[in-house]
Amino acid sequence: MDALVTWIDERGLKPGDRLPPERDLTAALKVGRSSLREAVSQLSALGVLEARIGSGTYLKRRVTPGTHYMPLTVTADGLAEALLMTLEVRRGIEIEASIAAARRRTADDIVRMEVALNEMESAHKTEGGSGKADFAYHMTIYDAAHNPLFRQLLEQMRDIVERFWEQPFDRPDFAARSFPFHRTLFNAIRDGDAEAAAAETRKILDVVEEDIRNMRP
Amino acid sequence: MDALVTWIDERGLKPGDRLPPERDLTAALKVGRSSLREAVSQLSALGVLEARIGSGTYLKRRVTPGTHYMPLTVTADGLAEALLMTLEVRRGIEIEASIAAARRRTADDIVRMEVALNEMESAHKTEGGSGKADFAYHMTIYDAAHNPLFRQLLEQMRDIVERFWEQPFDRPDFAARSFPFHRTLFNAIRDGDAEAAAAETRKILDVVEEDIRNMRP
DNA sequence: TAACAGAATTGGTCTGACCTAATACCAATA
DNA sequence: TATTGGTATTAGGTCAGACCAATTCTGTTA
Repeated sequence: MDALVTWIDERGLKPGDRLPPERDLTAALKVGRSSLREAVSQLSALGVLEARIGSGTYLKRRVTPGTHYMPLTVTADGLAEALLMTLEVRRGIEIEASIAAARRRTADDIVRMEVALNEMESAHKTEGGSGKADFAYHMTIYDAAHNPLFRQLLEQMRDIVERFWEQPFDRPDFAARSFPFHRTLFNAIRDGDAEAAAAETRKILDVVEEDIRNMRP
Repeated sequence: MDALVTWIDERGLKPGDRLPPERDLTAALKVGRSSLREAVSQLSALGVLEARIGSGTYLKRRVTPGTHYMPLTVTADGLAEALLMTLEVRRGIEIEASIAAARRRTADDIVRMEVALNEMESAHKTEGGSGKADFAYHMTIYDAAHNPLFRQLLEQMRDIVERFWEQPFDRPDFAARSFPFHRTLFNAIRDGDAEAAAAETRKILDVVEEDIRNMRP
C-alpha cells in the first residue's frame, strides 16, 4: 500500500485524476497484480481511491506517504442508536467548527456563506425546506473553518443520517424550527465573534436533537 | 465484504476471536480465495480485522451488516500541522464527552476513574509524569460517556500524537501544567455537573494547546 | 446527425502453485 | 524435570495466467 501511495504522491496526482490500468501499474511498481489489487482495495475502503469497473481507478482524496488514516466503525443496535451516537459527537465538532470559522473566515468565505444562506432561505419559503440546501449551507461554515477534518467528519455523519431517512416513515421538517438561528449564526461568524457563534450553534443543535429524539420509533 | 461480515455476525464472533484459515473460509462462503482476501484486506484497513501471518486472522472490533464505516484521512503539510488539525477537533469531542460522562456515569465508572486518577497522580509525583497513565485516565472518562465513538476517535488521535513525539526533540512535560484541573474535572463528573465538567475540560485543553503551539518547530 | 452493434478496455473473480513468517511439537541435553 | 533447539506444520502473502462482466469507445448505418 505504501508503495502505491508513494507512486501517487511522486506524480503529484490530484483528486479526480485517473490511475493507469492495473496491468500497467504492476509493471511500474514491480509487483504482481494480486499485491497491487490488495493496495487498491485497501485504499478504496479508506475512501482514497474509487475503482469503477470498465472505466478505471480514480483518486478521491489527496494522499502522501505521511497521510494518517482514522478508520472509525459505528456499530449500534439499530440505526436510531447510531444516529444518536453520532449526533452527540457532531455537537462538539460543530461548535468547535463555528468557533474556528469565526476566527479564520476570509472575505470569500463570508460571500459563499451568505449565498448559501439565501438559497437555503428561499428553499424554505418555496417548498418548506430542502435537505440539500441546508447541508450546503452548513458545509460553507465548515470550509470557512479551514480544517479539512471538519468537512470529512460531517460528510461521514451525513451518510448515516441519509441511511436513517431511508426508513419508511414521514420526515418531519425539523430544520424549520432551528431556522431563525441560522442568520444569527452567520452574523456571528461574519463579525468574528467566536463566543456568539458557539452559543448559536449550541442552540441550533439543541433544537435538532430534541426533534430527533421525539421522532424515535 | 458484506458476505464476510454477515458470516461473522451470524456466528456471533467477538473481538479477539480467531477466524478460520482463509482456505477453509472460501469453502464456507463459496467464493474464491481472491475475493475472500479482498474482503479481509478491506476490513483490515478499516481496523475490523487483523491478519497475523503464520497465526491467523483475528476480529478486532464488533461488526454487523448494519455497521457504518467512517474512514477519515488526515493529510497535512507536516506532522505539526496534522497535530493542530486533530487537536482542534479533539477540543470539541472531549468537551462533549465530559458532558456525556457527567450525565451517564455509573457507580462503577466513578470507581474506575478515581483509581486511574490516583495512578496518574502518583506517576507524576515519582517520575514527573507518564503519558500512559494520563491516557488511561482520560479513557476512563470517555468510557463513562458510554458512547464508543468517543473512545475510537480519541484512540485514533493518540496515534497521531504518538507519531509526533517520535520526532527527535525533547518532550516538555506539558501534562504537568494542566494537572491541577484534573481532580476538579473528576469531581464535576462524579457529581453529575455537566456544565462544570465542560468548563474544566475547556481549561485543560486550553493549556495543552497553548503548550503545543509554543513547542512547534 | 443520431442511434445502434460490436470491439476494445478495464476492473473483478477463480485456480493453483509457491514463498515466508509464526507456531507447535518433540527429541536431545543439562 | 526443565530447558533448549531443530524441524514439521500452519497460515497469511505473492505470483501468474485464464476468464468474466460492466463500461466505454468506435465505426457503421438509418
